[in-house]
Amino acid sequence: MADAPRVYRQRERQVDARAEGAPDHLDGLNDEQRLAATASGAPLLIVAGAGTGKTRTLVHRVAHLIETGVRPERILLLTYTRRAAQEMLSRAERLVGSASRSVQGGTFHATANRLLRRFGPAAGLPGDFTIMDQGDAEDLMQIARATLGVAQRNKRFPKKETLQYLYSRHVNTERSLDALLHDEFPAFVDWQKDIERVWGDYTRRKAERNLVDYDDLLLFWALMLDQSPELGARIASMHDHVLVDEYQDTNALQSRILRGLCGANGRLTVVGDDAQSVYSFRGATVRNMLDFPAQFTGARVVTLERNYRSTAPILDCTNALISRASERYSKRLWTARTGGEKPWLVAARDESQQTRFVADRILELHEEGVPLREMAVLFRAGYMSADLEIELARRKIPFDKWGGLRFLEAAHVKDVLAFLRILENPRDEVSWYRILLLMPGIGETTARAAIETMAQLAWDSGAFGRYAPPPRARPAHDALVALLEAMRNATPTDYAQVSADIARVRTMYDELLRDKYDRPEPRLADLDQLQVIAAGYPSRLEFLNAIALEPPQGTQDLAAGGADQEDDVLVLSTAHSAKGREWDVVFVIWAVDGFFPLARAIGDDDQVDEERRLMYVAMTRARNHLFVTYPIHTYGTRRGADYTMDQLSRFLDRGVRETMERVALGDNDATAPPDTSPPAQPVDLRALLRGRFNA
DNA sequence: TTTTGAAGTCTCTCC
DNA sequence: GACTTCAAAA
Repeated sequence: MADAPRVYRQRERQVDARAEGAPDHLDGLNDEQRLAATASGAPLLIVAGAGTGKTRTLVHRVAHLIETGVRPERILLLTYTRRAAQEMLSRAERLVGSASRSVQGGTFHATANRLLRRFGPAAGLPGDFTIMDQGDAEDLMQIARATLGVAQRNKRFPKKETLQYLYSRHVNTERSLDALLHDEFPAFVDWQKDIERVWGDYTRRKAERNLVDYDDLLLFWALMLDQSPELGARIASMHDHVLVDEYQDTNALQSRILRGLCGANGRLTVVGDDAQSVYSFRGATVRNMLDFPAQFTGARVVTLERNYRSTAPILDCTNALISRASERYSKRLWTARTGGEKPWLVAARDESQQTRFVADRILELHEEGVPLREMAVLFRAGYMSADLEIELARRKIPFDKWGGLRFLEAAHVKDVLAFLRILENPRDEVSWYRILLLMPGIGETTARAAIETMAQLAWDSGAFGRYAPPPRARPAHDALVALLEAMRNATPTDYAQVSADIARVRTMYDELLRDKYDRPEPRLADLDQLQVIAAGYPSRLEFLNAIALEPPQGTQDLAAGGADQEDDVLVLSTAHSAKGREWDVVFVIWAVDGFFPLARAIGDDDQVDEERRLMYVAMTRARNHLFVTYPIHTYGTRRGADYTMDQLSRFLDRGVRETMERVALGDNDATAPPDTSPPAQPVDLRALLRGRFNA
């Protein structure tokens, strides 16, 4: 408490030095924002429409709390990405100085990780656990599934992905397996008992192998809070204020954590927009927002409706789009930014014309002075930008693709990480299994036998060396033992140790890659990149944690090793990853039924609604120019087309189209119909081939 | 028991 | 068009 006033005075001096009539930090906020930033005491829900200065308000609230004497380290700021937390804290720093640096911030999962490392040992969870990502969890689920033999008995038993999905849903939504099966997988209701047995085995294996999955991070946090009065009280007492961003995308479990953390009438601030709820596949529910006043007694609700981001024509369009949704906290966004052109609705003949339009327009706007980094191309799913990426590369337009965790999900990257993980946690069965299967001469049976032996030897670090492999696996076994031995003996204090670890793994692994692929180069390049990233971390454990919890958002982040890049680079992004960002110019491509909304969502009203909100998120990212494009013909090149009649997205109905400028791209660059008349000088193709191969 | 090749499946969003 | 699963060969 003692240093808070000092912070305040420090800021005053800074401000005084800068200019006379220095603005109070609340200046520049409108009435609602100011109310939200300064409200005290009771739980607070800020309903903030797109572009209404949500981040700004939250930043000012943090600043206000600090200025009114709250110690920064006693403020917890939960955001959706690490990037969002960093951005907010650096903005807060500009308002109240460096004190804000000690505000605790991060994602729910990263915060859970911090707490578990610290308090886990007091709750029966060793502090050196390994975090599994979703793919690892699926692999372990597969091991459990195979071990129990349920898959053989039941021909149509859920696959590992489904088992993992159901488990995750069960944990995050707090709904029973029975209910989930009835709602989403009626075909599997009869297997409920077997699914529970697989889950049981999965849970046992995680405990034995010191593994923790994403869902456990949250679940353990919640359990510490409400199953252990003493521990719960200690954790809850660490913070005086908790602020949560993107509240519409939190789930039932996260809500329970917040109740445990703040109590029913605690100092909790949440910000969200029900119209932008797009993570129901992760168990998120707008119920958290709708029920907030009921769950937190005496809660105040402040609504922000003035949009500062977009021009009036863009806002008219997005307002029309979202008005079709069954929104619960109704709000009418308005703006003073009159003028500007209507959003374009661009009909292209096919994908390549759509691509050319986007690339052309980007170059034109760039010519006119819009930096590339102020433009973004958004789409429903990662693969939809493939054609555009090729074209951009051809035209030498630099871009940075966000979204999708492709890099870390790539098999070769996971393989290399598995080596680091078994060094960190010798009991990591998932990683052992993965590594063993890579080795020539070792298949499923041998891998299992080796793991079984190691388990019997209590996972001693030399246990693998004492396993006696069948003759055909001898060379591989020897090589692996030697490699692990060498890595264990490496001085752990080496600078760039993690990077060196990877280099050692590669002395063996690169060969395997070369054997497996005809073109190993791109994969080898990925591993080079992994080494560069790893060099930025002081230890294996921190590197592995960071990789699991804070995956780099785009390729640019990777290349820069986490540092900020000043390069002027265009952004390509999934609509999901674009959440919370804004650009001068935004292109939304593939506005076609079957693509946006995705075909698989069609037929389920709730899912279609979510797709609509997702398109709303995409379109509301635009400040000055918005282009929505759709190819008229998709030529069935993609499966989505099977379910569609190549129609414009259903979300752009008449009312919405009226707010847009319709543009049909001319056929001037269309290829002429093929000339089918026979050539004057026929050629004998077969003869040419015979000649070439002496056949 | 492992490897290989062929048939078959399903395509997303992310911590 | 990539990845998994299944069946047969080594």
